[in-house]
Amino acid sequence: MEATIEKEVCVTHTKETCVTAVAAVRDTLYVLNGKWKLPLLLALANGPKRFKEIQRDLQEITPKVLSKELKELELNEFLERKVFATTPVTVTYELTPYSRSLDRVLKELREWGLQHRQRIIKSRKHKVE
Amino acid sequence: MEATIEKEVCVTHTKETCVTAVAAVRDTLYVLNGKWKLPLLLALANGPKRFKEIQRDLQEITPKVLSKELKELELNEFLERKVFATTPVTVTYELTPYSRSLDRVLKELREWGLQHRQRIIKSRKHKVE
DNA sequence: GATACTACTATCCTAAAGGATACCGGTATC
DNA sequence: GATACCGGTATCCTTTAGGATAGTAGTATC
Repeated sequence: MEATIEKEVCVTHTKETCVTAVAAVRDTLYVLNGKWKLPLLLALANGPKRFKEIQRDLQEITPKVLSKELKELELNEFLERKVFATTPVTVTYELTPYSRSLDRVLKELREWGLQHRQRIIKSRKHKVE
Repeated sequence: MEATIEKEVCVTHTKETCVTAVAAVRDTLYVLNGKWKLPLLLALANGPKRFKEIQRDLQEITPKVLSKELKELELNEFLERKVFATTPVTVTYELTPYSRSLDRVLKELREWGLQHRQRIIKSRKHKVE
């Protein structure tokens, strides 16, 4: 592994950059956090869906929680809520192009997670032997 | 932005790869999650420290929580606990080389977080106007 | 007129994370 | 002998995420 300039999250090691960096990392963790954020993003990956449709796809989610999670995702501009004046009204939720900016982050998270799981399984095995 | 093959976390869109991918992402989020994981990694970035030293650096952390967080970081192989038979005993906590594997992940998380904060601030402003 | 569907909201409850406070055994210092 | 430091543990409490359950307004369907 090459030597890098940064140590963990901080590019330079002044107090302010560290505080900012930690806050930034935490922001990202925060928008992805919770039991349903990832499943929700996935559920909408193939196109817009209605409230009940999502609820059926995710099966275990209650309407209260679904409503809350959708609002958070909307605030973060990951999805758009569209109301159609049909009778009765139709409401759809659709991922925004901006939601795709998460792809790189999610890729890193996925790869590290896969690698880590393998590593931990392996070292548990060695300790048992 | 170029078209990518993957949609969000899933490389291919079969049910299994998705479930695995979500689990992997969640694993990573999990090891970084909690109020003190990042500050702790940072506190140890400049070399090993003793229990009380860390507690002083992080100021607000209680010994119970610090103890628990250190154990979790140790289980994930991010740090090593070393006991020295001095009188009285000295215990140090030291980051492992493996902990540096987080650098890439943290870099992505930090950059996305910085960018996102700017974006959200900007769109709030536009809505007020 | 009764039932059912949509898109939710309201109320109550539980489990888990984390904090406050106190304490412990061992050692060193005054 | 009293006090203080180290590396924690034990007990209780609060806050928060999330679940269970019920209900709502509006419309359509039988």
